[in-house]
Amino acid sequence: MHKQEVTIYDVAREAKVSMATVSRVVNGNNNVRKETRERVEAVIKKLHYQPNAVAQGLASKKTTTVGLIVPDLTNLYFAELSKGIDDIALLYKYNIIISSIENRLMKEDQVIQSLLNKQVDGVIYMSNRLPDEAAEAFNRTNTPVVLAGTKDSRENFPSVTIDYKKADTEALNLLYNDDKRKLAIVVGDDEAVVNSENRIPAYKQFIADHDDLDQEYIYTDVRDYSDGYNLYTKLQKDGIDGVIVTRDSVAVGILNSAMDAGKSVPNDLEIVTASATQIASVVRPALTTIKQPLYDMGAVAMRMLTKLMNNEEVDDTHIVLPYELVKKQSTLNQ
Amino acid sequence: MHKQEVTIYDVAREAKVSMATVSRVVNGNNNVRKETRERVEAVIKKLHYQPNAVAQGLASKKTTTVGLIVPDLTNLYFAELSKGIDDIALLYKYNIIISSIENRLMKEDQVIQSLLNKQVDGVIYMSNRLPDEAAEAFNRTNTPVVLAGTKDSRENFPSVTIDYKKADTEALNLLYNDDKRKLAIVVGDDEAVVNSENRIPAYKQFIADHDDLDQEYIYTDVRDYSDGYNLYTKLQKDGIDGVIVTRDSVAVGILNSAMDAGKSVPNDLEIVTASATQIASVVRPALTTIKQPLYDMGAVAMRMLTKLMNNEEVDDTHIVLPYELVKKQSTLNQ
DNA sequence: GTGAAAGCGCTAACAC
DNA sequence: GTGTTAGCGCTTTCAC
Repeated sequence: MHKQEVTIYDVAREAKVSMATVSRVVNGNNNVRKETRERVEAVIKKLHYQPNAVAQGLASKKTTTVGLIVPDLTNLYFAELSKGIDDIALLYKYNIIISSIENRLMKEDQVIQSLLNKQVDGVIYMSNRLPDEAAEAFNRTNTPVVLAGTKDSRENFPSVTIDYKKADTEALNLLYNDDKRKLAIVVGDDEAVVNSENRIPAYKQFIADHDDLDQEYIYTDVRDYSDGYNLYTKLQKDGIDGVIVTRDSVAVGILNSAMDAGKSVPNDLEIVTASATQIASVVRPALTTIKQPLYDMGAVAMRMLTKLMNNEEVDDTHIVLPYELVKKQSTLNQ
Repeated sequence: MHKQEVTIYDVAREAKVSMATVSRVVNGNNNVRKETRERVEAVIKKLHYQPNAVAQGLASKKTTTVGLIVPDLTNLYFAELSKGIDDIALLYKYNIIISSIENRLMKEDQVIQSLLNKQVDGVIYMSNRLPDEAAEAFNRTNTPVVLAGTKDSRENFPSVTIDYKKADTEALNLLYNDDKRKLAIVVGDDEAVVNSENRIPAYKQFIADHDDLDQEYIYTDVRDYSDGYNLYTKLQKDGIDGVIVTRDSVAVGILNSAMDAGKSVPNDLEIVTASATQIASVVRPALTTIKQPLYDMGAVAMRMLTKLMNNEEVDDTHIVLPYELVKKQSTLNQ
């Protein structure tokens, strides 16, 4: 913080009105005579008065700040969600406090508590798991929370997602129609609700539904580019010829590893990835993707949060946005 | 904001001490008898008391919050800088308010003013330009500012950078030694100080220093992947055989465009890019890069900011970190 | 070692 | 339409 030069009191004195009137002018309250308003505005300009948002926050119990909880800033998936959030936040004049939680310095619930202590008006939660302690902390304070691109198992919290089951099934169908019969799924965190209750069940169902697919190949804990790169050996050993990957960087790792091994993508191995961030489209062959509307998901989540913060009615608290299966060069697309 | 359940006053009453004593306990002040401290701590735990950071901020004039000003969250260059900042901020228990400014909804100085009104204790500025109005706003409030990965022309503000001139010269030398004689530089914003006063002058100097290089090829306003992709036609027409590119996504665009045109990188065209984000390393051929220590730059900038916010002495306010020229497949490296 | 009290800068009744 | 006043929840002198 710094020297507070000009306060509302200075403006009031200079404009020969009370603090209340200055406050009204600052907050656009109509109960001010035009003439008075203009006089106050002139003084504000003259004195370079800027309201102290901390004092406003304490007095009004609104900070016009929302918290963002995100695993990793450098993951484009979250960055693109965040961009959608940020734009809508700006539109509604909210600031954003961002907290990344994949850092082991502080436990997640401590990070959340610190955010809550700052009296944020609401939170957007993007991590793929929502621990019980986190849920409790949110409930204890009545701070509205919206999940963006993730779900909690009991659907207690509002969320903005896509239909992961449908998307994965469609992707698996694409592989199947290309005559691939050793289909695998590669996920990062198999305890994330999106995976454990959506993607993986959809995969299992697909295997069960097809007589000529008899074995499940589920690879978990594959989290980044090099994990993906290293996984390829195993995929090859298992004879996998078609794979859906939940993270773009992992998919690119598998792709590069296959290429480096002299294999052909898509002939030897078809790959579908599930985020459609920039990295998936600039590699060659470009990756076929389940294109999630990440920017929109963030924007819609933030818009919903603004309503919740204003105690407005929200008709649908579990919004499912459309995805698109974009066929590129990592699948045959017969 | 939300219902404030438990205040410092509740704790004081329950523990039969004054608010002052509770405050001392909360803030780790030693002037409390051990017995009293333990009693207060027990009550705090029992009541789930959490201090209201807004009230603390108003009373203490410190918010333990820093502002981050960044052009675009989805640009990995800024994301990696931010990650370094975030980790150090967490270490020193600062929260981060992030403001992206490439959005046209609000003018940059309005965004900055809104950040300043929130009484942030300091700011890290990452945009490649620092407009005068922004500089004035910072100076008016005495809020410390550190520039990360960017510079202002008068070096009025502390900064953490690399030696861009040296790096570019080294990169140009690499191209030159591979017998390339039509060397170009591609930048995004030619009015950014890093470009206008470092990279471009270094390039011009290099051309001037070599008799067999007679013409300057400076391409400006090339900002993203598709700009890069489209630029290639022009590079080809101009007969360029070696290029340094300041943005990774642009470099990848040029690369893919060249490959799609059936050209060979590095034989027909050598490319050096200047950020070394993930995107530069996963494309094939992998790009030779001026590897900037982005994470470290962010971390060092944040560390410096903590000192400035504590009015500690900072011996060197213009830190230059080492870069590394990493030779990959987009150059011949003879 | 502990408490009383002022005040941080603002909002929001309420009164006029 | 405008002013008065009582807080918001905390920190911080200053006494004792």
